[in-house]
Amino acid sequence: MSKLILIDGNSIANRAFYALPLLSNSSGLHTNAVFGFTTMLLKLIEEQKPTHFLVAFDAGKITFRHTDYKEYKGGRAKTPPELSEQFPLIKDLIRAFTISQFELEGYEADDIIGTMTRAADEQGMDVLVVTGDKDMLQLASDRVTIAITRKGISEIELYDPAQLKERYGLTPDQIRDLKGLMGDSSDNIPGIPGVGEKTALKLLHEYGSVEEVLANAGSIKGKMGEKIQAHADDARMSKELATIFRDVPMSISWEEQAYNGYDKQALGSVFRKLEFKSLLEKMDFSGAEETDEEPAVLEELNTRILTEESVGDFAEKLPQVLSLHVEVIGDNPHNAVVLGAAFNTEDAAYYAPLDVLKAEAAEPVRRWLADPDKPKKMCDLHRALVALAWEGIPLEGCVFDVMLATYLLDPTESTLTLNALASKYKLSGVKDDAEVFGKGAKFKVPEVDQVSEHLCRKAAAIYQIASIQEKELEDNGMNRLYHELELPLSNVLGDMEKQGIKVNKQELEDIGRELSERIAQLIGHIYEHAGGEFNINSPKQLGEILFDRLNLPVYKKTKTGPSTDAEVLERLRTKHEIVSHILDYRTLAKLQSTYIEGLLKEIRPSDGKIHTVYKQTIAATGRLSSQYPNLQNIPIRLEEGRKIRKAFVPSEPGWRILAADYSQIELRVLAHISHDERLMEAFHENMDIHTKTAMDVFGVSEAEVDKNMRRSAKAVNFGIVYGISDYGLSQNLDITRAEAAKFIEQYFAVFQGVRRYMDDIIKKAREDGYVTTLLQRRRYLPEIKASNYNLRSFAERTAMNTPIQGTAADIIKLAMVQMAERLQEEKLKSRMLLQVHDELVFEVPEEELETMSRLVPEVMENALPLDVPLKVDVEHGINWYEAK
DNA sequence: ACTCTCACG
DNA sequence: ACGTACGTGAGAGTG
Repeated sequence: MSKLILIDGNSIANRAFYALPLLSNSSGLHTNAVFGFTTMLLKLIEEQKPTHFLVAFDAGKITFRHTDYKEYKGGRAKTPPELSEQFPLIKDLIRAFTISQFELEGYEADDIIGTMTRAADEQGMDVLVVTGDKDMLQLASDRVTIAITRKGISEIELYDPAQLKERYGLTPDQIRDLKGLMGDSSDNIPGIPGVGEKTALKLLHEYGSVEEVLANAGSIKGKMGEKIQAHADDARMSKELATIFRDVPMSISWEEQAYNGYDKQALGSVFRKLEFKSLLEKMDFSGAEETDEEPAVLEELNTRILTEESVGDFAEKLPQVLSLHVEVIGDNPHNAVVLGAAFNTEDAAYYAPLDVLKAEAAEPVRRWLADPDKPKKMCDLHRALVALAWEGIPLEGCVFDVMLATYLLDPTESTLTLNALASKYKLSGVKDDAEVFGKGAKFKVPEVDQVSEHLCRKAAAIYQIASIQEKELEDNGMNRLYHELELPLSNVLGDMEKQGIKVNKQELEDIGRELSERIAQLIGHIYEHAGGEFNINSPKQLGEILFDRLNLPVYKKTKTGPSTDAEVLERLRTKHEIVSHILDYRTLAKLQSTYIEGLLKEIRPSDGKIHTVYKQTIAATGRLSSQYPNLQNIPIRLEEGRKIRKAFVPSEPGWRILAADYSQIELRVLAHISHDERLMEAFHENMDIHTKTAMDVFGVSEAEVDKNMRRSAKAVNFGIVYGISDYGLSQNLDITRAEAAKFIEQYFAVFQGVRRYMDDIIKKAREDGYVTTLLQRRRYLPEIKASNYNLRSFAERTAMNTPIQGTAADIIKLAMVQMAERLQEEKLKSRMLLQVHDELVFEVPEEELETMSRLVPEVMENALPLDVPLKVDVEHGINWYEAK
């Protein structure tokens, strides 16, 4: 017999919170509601033995009830922060119990439960609804029992229709009438003034329903009759409001709600985090702890070292490989050393040093590695991909990368090593790389048996970590983001990096020579004005010259002394002739050292190309980053620097560089997620967004927008994307804070949807503890509840910015995966080479220029359709500079 | 290893 | 009263 338990999460959390003293654990986290919730769940599981289980939560502050009655729940006190901070913990707890949970924007838990009970009733399931809210009694039926908490949560009172009749003399349906007459102060439902429970019951026993009471109001004597007549509409509306909506648009698959007991290990770790000591003792997690500390990885792992002789036989074991690890030594995978690969199977792990992997006898192993239909679980696919490619060993078919999964589960996690991961998941036995290899100058590869042991353990850990993370990703709703975006993208990035971009060495050297001459002249002038030689590159020495010797005013200080950054020097420009020379020197010295010398060092003599490394697991927002060298910050804003781009050329004669960039992608994303009317209109009509903003904020016509107004509007738009603050805007526009605040106020008065988004996202971050992008990428913001103003403000701006920047990142990543597919499908020779956050750079043969100029924008603009159009500008030329 | 500065989106 | 715009990487100087 199936038995479904449905819990009204918000109601039970509230009851628990007010019933128990305000407990907190050693890190100051309040835990009383979580504790109450836990005891409730344990009791239900033990006593009711449910086969199906679901906890429903309210979601979104506006429900359809507000559309009808905007004072709905108006009288309710705000949820205290001590309670709201516990909701994410409760959700974690439920996850550890492996109980399903559900919420839907715009609906309350009642409605979800009402919908579920109806479906369960039709299925012939027995249902127990657990809540503190008597409204829910209206759901009682032969199969549906309602459990109402009493005295907080320690006791429950069960109601089926018979008990309801016995205690109140009402049918379930009449509960709505009861509320209609007496109202409900906690939901701000008015009812009829002066009618309480007693009177309402008396009236219903006599007349049966609100409608009948109202129809007979004339025959009700005295003041009561008058009141009923005067508030007939209130009564009708109140009944309406008290009616639980039972048609929530949700698909119900009973499999999801099936309950097969809790995950003892996960529950134990949640209890430990919350410091529920009494429960830990009572429930005896020692068994679980033991498996925590003594995992399969440590239990004698059989390891074998493969040789040229034995690797042939190992080929038979390939179908049993559960996971593998490719060890790559060195930061930059393009000139790293592949040490070898470890293969983990159910009964043993095998290590193949690189030379064995490359031996003739290992041909079947290499075929397996290259086979997209042989699934592989790994750690840091991208690194292995690039390093193996240089060894001439293709790798395909990776279905799980624990490093990538760790990043998605928490993109701010900075220690992405298997050693750290293993201990995070309580798997001991994976040593730290530094322990095996040493670090820095002392780095040394030890004997092969030690290497084998270490790498085999890594491989074994990967399998176990992956099986936990698969579930975590699923729970976070990240399956598609992971399998259809990030994992395929790893392969695309690997291809781009291996391909590399051709750089004209001559061109860089020519620019470099010119720079050297000008720098030498500037140095001469600077020494002259300073009255002696010093190291201009040293902020300390420069400060001494400027502020001590030349007595210029100090406008800004750093931790260590007066600041000499460009902003300060700009303000000092008119005060002394030396300053503008220093500014010029800085600009040119930067170009020389970072871009001329820096890039020249990265050109590989073997192919004349630069191969950058895209990092997929660094940026907290979901963006990529680029290293060795960074090709995402090649100069463009100033003409002098922009010329560097002339050195980036196609790798084949007659080909062109084609660059396509999204126009205003972040503001378009903001328009989509905020649904702000004016912002959407601006993009639908393809207007210049900064001019349009100026028109709306200053209330002028297009012709009246002058340069300064547009500049201010542009700064406000940037501010909006970054998470606006009056201080930040005042700095940027060099105006007072009060003026900046006025600008922002004017902006929000017009772009009200944007204001609503900013308020809502901060609130959501506080409730959930994280924010998400359109594709469910997540970023946790624990500091959003900090009492320290700075920390909290920073978290709030991040909450505003991350969904915008992150969604833009989602979109271009999607476009890259789709673009790679299209290039392959349509057998184009063109190659994708670079990504610069909102721009993709290709090299294209002459005959494909027309096709690509059409295809690239088409794919980019439609990668993820939004409620506003995306716009892409595309250009091409003989080098990157000319593709503008 | 850390700080300052500056290049990009 | 507080004190910052969001996200990165690299080079040079200093400790």
